[in-house]
Order: sequence, then structure tokens, then C-alpha cells
Amino acid sequence: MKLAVQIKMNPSLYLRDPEQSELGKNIIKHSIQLIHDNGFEAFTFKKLAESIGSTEAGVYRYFENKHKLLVYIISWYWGWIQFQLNYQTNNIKDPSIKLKKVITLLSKNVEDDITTGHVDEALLHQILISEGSKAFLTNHVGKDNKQQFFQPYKDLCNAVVKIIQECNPTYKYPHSLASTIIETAHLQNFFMNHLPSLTDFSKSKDESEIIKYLEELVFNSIRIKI
Amino acid sequence: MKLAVQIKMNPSLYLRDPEQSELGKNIIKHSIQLIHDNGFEAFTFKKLAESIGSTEAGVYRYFENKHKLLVYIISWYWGWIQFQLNYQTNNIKDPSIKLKKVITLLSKNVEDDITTGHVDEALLHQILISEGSKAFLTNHVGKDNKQQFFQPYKDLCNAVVKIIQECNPTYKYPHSLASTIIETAHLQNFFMNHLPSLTDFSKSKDESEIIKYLEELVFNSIRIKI
DNA sequence: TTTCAAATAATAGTTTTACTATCATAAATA
DNA sequence: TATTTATGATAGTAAAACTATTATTTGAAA
Repeated sequence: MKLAVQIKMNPSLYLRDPEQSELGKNIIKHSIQLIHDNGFEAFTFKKLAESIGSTEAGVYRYFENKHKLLVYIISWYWGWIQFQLNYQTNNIKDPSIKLKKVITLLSKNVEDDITTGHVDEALLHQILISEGSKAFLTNHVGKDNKQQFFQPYKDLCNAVVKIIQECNPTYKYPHSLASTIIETAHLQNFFMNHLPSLTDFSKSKDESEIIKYLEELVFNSIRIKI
Repeated sequence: MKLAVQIKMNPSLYLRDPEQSELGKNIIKHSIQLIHDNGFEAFTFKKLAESIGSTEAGVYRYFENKHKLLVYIISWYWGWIQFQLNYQTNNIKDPSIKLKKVITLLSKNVEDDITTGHVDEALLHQILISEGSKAFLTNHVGKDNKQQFFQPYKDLCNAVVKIIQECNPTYKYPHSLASTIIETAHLQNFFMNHLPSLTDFSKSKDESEIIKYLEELVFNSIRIKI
């Protein structure tokens, strides 16, 4: 018996479940590669089909459009991060250590998890940094939200909220702080690599600096000594 | 003599200076309206031309493509915010009051500045919330950066850095904190309006809550009593 | 083993977007 | 008045974003 992490996906995101076939898995795998390499704007179903050795129509049988495919792989990533979070904080009692683990998990460059065959988490992490916010920064965010497209993101956010509340039950902005941690981890990483003058991490290009910055920000805000 | 705010724009952003003609000003004015109403993805030069009563080719004489037009109006906005910042903090000595002014300026819904005829700053502020990060979240961010497309944003960021340093000269992450303030002000506003469960501001939809959150975050981080 | 349904490949076609080119005309300027 | 310059009108191309049709393969049920 193989022990593989299975991320449960929202069926509204796809027309045919990509996990259930070779073509489907190839669509996910090559999408991640292409979006990582050329960015989401340059990504088309035609190029994807060519890269797989299939046809455009073939891809359309799995995903209605490239936006849903993006939301799919991003949701997958948040599901995987959630799993990592649960796993890594499982036996820890001290909530501030848990919170540090969260900050590190969200900030640090990820290594490919070999138990998930067709998904390269390291590339996915990079995609999240550059393209993550495009999942919701659309005119149809309300419609997408009604269809629960952002549930994995919200679930993760709520998991962080709980840890923040364990640290300080009286802190007034746990939800905003949680979403700020997640987004700032990505944005500061992007700036560090592409617009370094917007950060204080220019020379090293090392995520551990981002972690320190976020830890200071977070623990000072909830008023706990680091 | 008319006293009007003139924002100096990077000439690499346009082919023909839109400030110098009626058509040009109409392009800016209607772009802001259309991007605000339908989002940047749905925005096309054809629709823009129709809305103005000109032609697609006419628009292309001013802007190479819609991305540069987006960067143009965003740069304009940052230039305008910079002007507001200088104006509003002009005679203030206390740096922490200055910093509060900055947070408010970046967070609060803007009112249309009638001295800038063809630009509606209130709409622009909304555009920045939803589309602002798309200016740099591209595959060509490096190229764009070399052409100084993000200079107004960096200038503003540096102005905030200086105020932070006046508040606390030993604080280690003034640049990251400055960019975090700017981006978090927008993102929390977006979440408040579209994904409220990611914030603590759900009921009121009032930016003053965001301001309080940011003030706590910032002043606790630089360790100054509010 | 045959039969049937489902998935895929191959191909073609439509609409929209993104962009370029040409030419006539109107307005500004020298 | 001559001439540059901006605009409008029109046309056209290439690629993106889809939809539709048919033939072939595969795999499971009868």
C-alpha cells in the first residue's frame, strides 16, 4: 500500500478530475512547470497541450479556462500547506513555537515532496509568490467565493487564527494578522528577488531574513516576548 | 493662472504624452472608469476606444499596450499620493504623528481631487486595491524595473522609510515595513469587501478599522507607545 | 469474447483580443 | 499658403480562447 498525501479538491474547479487519469496528472504537472517558467499571463492551453503532447480540446475537457486551473493548483498548494502545518505542529504545546513554525512554513522555500508524484511543491511555492493573489484579484471574486474556490486558503487562515488566539486570546485582529502573515511572506519574497529596494533583505536573498522580520512584526503586535 | 497638480510621468510609459491632448486625457479618464468598473482583465483598447468615441488605432498611438497604460495610471496615483503625503506632513514635527498620517492616507478611501480634471482619484484608489499589484506581478518585472516604471512607488516607499527611521533609528526593517504598510492597507481593504472572513472588519466595511489594525501593527513593531 | 461506453486524438472552425498598416482629412503651425 | 501633425476610418493579421465533430483507442461489463 502506497502512503500518499491526497488533497481533497473542490469539484467545481474542474470538469473532469485531473487526479483520475494520466492526461489529467500531466495537465497539472506541465501547468505548474509552464506557469512557473513563463508566468500566468503567457500561459495558454495551446502551449500546455503542446508541452504534454496532447491537444487544446483535450485540456478543455478537464478545465473550463486557465483561471480555474490556476485556482485549482493554488487550492492544491494551500491544502498541502495545511497538511504540513498540522503535521509540523502536531505535538507542540507552546503556541508561540507553533506560530513560529507557521511563519517559517509560509516563508521558507519549499522542497519538492516526493510523495506527491505529479506536483512539484518547490515550483508551486514560487507560483504562489508571483501569481497567488491573481486567484482572487478579479472582477468575479464574489462569484468564485460563493463557489467556495477559496476555502483551502480560508481554512489555512483560520488555522493560523487559532494559533494566534492561543498565544493571546485578547488580541483584536487575529484574522487580519493571519492573512497579513501569509501575504506578506510571499510579497516580501517577491520584492526581495525583483524589487529589492522595497525590502531590507537585498544582499542575501535569504528567506531567513523574512522570517525574522515577520516574527518581530507578529510577536510585537500580539505583545509576546520572542 | 490655474494652480493644478502636475505629476511628472516616466516618458517610457507612453508613446505620446496623454496630458498634451484631449484624446490623451480622455484615454486616461475612460481607462480609469473602465478598469474600475470591469477589472483589468476585461479591459481592452477596443472597449476603451468605443467608450471615448475614438478608434483602437487611436489609443495605440498613445500606449503600446494595456499593461503600460495600467502602470501609467498607477504611477500617476503614487505620484499624487506622494504629493498628498508631503503636503499633509509638511509642518508636523512629531514623526509618529507623521506615520499615522501616512497610514491614514494609504488606508482611507480617497475623495476626488477636483484640481486634477481628468483623473478621478477615488476610482484610482479602488483600482489600486484590486489591480495595483498586477503592475509588478509579471514575468517582465525586471525589464520594467530597469526602465524605472516603479520609481514613484519606490519614492513613496522611501518617504515612509524616512518617517519610520525618524520614529526609531534603530529599527531593522524600515523598507520592508514601509512596503508592508502600503500593501497591507490595500489587501485588507480588498479582503474586507470581498473575502471578509480573512479580516476582522467584516461588519462595518469601514477603513478606520484597518487604520487601527495597521497602527497597532506598526507602532508595536517599532516599539513606540501609541 | 464480444459489446458498449467513456476517454482521447485529430481536425476544423468561431469569436475576441492584441496589434499593425494605410490613407484621407482636419487642425495647428510656420 | 504650405506643411506638418493628429486624428478618424478602414482593413487586415496573428494569436488566444474557446466549441464542435468525428474517428480511434481503451477498458470494463455482459
